[in-house]
Amino acid sequence: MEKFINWAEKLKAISHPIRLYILDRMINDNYNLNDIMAQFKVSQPAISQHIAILRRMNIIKCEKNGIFMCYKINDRSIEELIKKIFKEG
Amino acid sequence: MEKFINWAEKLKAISHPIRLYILDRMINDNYNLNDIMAQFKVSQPAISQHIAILRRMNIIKCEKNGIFMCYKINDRSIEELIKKIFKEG
DNA sequence: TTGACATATAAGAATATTCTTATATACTTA
DNA sequence: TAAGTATATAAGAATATTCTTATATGTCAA
Repeated sequence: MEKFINWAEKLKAISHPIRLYILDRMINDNYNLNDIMAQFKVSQPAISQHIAILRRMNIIKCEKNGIFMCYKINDRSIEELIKKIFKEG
Repeated sequence: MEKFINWAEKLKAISHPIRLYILDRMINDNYNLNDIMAQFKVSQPAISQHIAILRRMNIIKCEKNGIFMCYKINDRSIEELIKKIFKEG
């Protein structure tokens, strides 16, 4: 039963257009805040809150690099899942 | 952008322990209402509402068979996804 | 045709999600 | 040190989700 609860939590954490987009960009080493704000017409805090959701679930890890944050996928199964569903343009 | 919106909707539709369990059971031709009610300690209408969510998204299709309903997965990519995350165990 | 069973729908309460604006924090450079 | 940039957090409003109980619908059998 645990496995259904855990997977539901993980899947819920990625089940938002902005978070899927963020993950796709991160996997392709192409994450860009301004791009996302423009694509989805939302504020900087909105994006930051989406990032926080992914971080809280350990789906991504974050590292400060001077002024910038460096985000990386930290969950192999989610990375595979995203790659699979968005493979090929 | 559409693809992120569409996938987010689909993933959200399955992102609940009960719905994941239902899908797993259906894939294994092992769906049983009373089992699910017992496992998750929820009412019959609660299960019916979860089924309705999956049906509305065309993730499953339903057919009446006398007194009983017959539910089947109707979305190849979701079927693969569920099989993959719950394979073995 | 009445009763019993399987399932669906409706209404409504409790809670969760997702934004916004305002503000805080951390680093860098003038 | 003060100002500027990048990002995070907080508070709160609007909306969505997920249950419950009550009730409706459809099928069968006595």
